[in-house]
Amino acid sequence: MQESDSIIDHLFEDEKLTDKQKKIIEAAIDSFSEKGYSGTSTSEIAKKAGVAEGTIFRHYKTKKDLLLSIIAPMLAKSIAPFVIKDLYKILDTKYDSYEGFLRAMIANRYVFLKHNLPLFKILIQEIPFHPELKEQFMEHIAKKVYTRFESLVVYFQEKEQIINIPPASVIRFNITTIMGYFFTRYLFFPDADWNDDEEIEITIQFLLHGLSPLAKKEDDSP
Amino acid sequence: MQESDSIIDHLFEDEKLTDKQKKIIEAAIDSFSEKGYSGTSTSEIAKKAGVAEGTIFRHYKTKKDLLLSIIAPMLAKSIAPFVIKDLYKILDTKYDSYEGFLRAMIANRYVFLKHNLPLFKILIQEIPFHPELKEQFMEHIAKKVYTRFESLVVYFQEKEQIINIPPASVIRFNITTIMGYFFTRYLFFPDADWNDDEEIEITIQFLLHGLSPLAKKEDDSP
Amino acid sequence: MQESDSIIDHLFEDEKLTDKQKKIIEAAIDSFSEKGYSGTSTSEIAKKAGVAEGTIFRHYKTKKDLLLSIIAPMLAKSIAPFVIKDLYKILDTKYDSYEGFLRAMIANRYVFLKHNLPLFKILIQEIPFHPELKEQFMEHIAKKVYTRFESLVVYFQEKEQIINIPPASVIRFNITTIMGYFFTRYLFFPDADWNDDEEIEITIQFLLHGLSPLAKKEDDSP
Amino acid sequence: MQESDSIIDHLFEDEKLTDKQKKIIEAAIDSFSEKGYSGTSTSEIAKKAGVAEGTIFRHYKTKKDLLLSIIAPMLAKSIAPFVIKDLYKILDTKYDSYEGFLRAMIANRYVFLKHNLPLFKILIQEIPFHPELKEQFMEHIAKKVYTRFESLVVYFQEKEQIINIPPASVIRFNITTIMGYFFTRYLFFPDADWNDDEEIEITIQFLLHGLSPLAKKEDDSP
DNA sequence: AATGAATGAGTATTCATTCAT
DNA sequence: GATGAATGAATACTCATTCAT
Repeated sequence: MQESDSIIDHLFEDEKLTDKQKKIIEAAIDSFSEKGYSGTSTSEIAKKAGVAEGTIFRHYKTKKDLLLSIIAPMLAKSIAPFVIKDLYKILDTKYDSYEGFLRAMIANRYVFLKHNLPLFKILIQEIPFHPELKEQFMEHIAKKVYTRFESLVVYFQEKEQIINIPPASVIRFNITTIMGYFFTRYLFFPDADWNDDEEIEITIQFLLHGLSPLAKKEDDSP
Repeated sequence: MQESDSIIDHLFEDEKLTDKQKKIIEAAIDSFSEKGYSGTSTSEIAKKAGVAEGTIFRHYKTKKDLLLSIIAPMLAKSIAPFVIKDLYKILDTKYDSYEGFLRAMIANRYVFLKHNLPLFKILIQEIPFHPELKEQFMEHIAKKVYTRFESLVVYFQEKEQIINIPPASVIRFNITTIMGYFFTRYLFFPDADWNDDEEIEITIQFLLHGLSPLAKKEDDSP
Repeated sequence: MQESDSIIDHLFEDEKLTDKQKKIIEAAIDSFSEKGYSGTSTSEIAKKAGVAEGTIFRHYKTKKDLLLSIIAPMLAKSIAPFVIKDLYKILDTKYDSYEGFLRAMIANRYVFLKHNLPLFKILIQEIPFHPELKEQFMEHIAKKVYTRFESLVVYFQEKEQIINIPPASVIRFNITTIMGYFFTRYLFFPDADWNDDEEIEITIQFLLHGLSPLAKKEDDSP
Repeated sequence: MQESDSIIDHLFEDEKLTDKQKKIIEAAIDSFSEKGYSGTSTSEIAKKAGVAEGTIFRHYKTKKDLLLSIIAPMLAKSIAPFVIKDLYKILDTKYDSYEGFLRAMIANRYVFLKHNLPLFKILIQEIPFHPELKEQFMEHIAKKVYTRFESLVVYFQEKEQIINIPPASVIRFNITTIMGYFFTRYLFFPDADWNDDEEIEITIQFLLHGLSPLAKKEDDSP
């Protein structure tokens, strides 16, 4: 929460926000992530932001508007690395091993999520209750990200670097394993002692072995 | 939701519930899982349950009481198989391979979660907003389940059936991979075409290879 | 409140009360006197009395019924000594001085009020809000008591024992002075150190001198 | 009640009240004095004041807040003449007889109470149910007023104008006699025919004779 | 742009009362 | 007679939103 400023400056860099607007968004992120959208009142946000109640509604027509205007840039930035050339770089030049790609992606998303934790919490907590959010999420993440990811998986499957199972399953294992670490690390046990480097290394090894084609062969031929 | 009756009959079998009380709980589960605790009004629950609003408060002092009295048995039943002899069976007789244990546990929990989906949704959605819930969850799941699971992991590590990494990480991989399937299957894409048997088989293979000590050896000795 | 039992046994001696009924009345007196009629809920009374909520309404059609059935005997007993022969005794034989009468009356009413303090509190607190109560009070106290009292005052005025001002004023001075002591003693400063005998003596002297015809004369003829 | 406006303007002159706020206070005084605090609903006050129910809670956080904010200035103004120099005037210059003081004080408080009757009713009716009120009352009235009054009584006792009994008793006689008149006059029998001047004169005479030191002597010497 | 008073529908909860057992 | 589940109207209070300033 102390990093709210930077989050906002980063996530909302394109939009011109007045001082009060920034404070409203900060306060909203803070409260939404802590008590949920329904559990947070606009008056509470106003008080925390140090503005009059009416001011919120001058900038955001409704409370829901405020929520969406907070989540939208988060969604956009989430998929950023997948829609721009970064991914091509991975494919074309930099990393010609699946391991290389994995390490690059984890490093990249790890930093992003770490810096947008409260926003991320809001996103995953509110998605179930707001169909528009779910739709946007599906369209952006599920479609755009998935498509890129799929071709990438097929590419490495053809190079026989990963096992030959449905790409959807491969993607699922990747995401649940990586996000699983992230949830465990930051949402469930944020206060435990964590050796991030080691843990990430173990996680990468687990993924690589789990998806290794050799492993599969061994299992098949007695 | 159509199975609410059976859920209730099953989860609340010990308690003597009046007819109206059952209806209240059904309605509450339905609404809470759909719109969240904060987003659900007691008047809505009353209407859906076909009772007067006052009736709710005759049985549950507060709205939060209602929530807790719904989740408590869910938590208890969640850990049931881990605290009773079932686990010993797994260790002692039935399954002397990690694969055997894995298959048994997935089958068991899969059925349970499938039958308590709405309740499960409520649990994971509300935990972040209710410290008491988190505490109960930690105490029941994290402590009791984790302890059993850990000794089990060590046991199979000693039998050299799984890789020699911190048991906590092994447990994490198991849970995130299995739950990851469950979330994807029932919460994110419940409408997709799923071949459960195949998907579970793939998932088990992924886990086994990811945790296999052979894989590790191969990796270590070129 | 500890004396509730005795109050009830005494005030409600004529009526046949079941055990539960007694407990209801005790609880009602306790709560009404402490929090007022409006501020007391029937469920609270039921709980305090250790009976089911419905039981109250089996004996008293409404909550107000309960209030009235509590105050009615109090009102009746309040005027008892004024409507029976007691007063004639005072006039005829026992006390042929106003002082004698005063001492007798104070002693008599002092004991009565002291033993019915909670009931008395209820009476004076609720009268302003219940026209029926006010009516009953007027009819019983104001009419019956006043009439007796007036003839008594006139009697002593004729005997030149008290000053010759409107009897209504004489009665007012008597009542406000005596009740004034009682309020100060039991309602305002019940925890102070009180020497009742001395205080009552001073009060009687004050009344006697204030109403003395000599005093008046002295004051008139220098 | 018809004078509510003037009461408010007078009692709340220091505070800046919006139009609606004034109406809320008027309505609250009206209802509280008529049906008691517990017996009055906020919706009733809102309706009577011609404002939305929410408006009440914008200005007063709770219903009790409204009550206290009504009574506080009443308490303050009640003791006003006792804490400022007025009293010294009485002692120093104007009145060097107890009778003079008595007449001045009665005249002064008579006007005040007459103009604040509903507020006064609320005060005495609600004090028994609200410990904070009792505390405030004790602190303001019982302490400040009493202290001034006591030194005054001692002063006149030394001048041998009033009888030599405990000052507390003298004060009690004064207050109960004067308030007794006020209660009888305005609360119990407001509809009777009252000759205020005459009645007050009789009351003053009663007090003076009752407290006269001569009377005492007569009584002492056979 | 910003305020904050005002709103009225809505909130969780309490109430006196009823009624089948 | 006694119970306690059930009621629905009422309660104190909150909410998102509007609007005149």
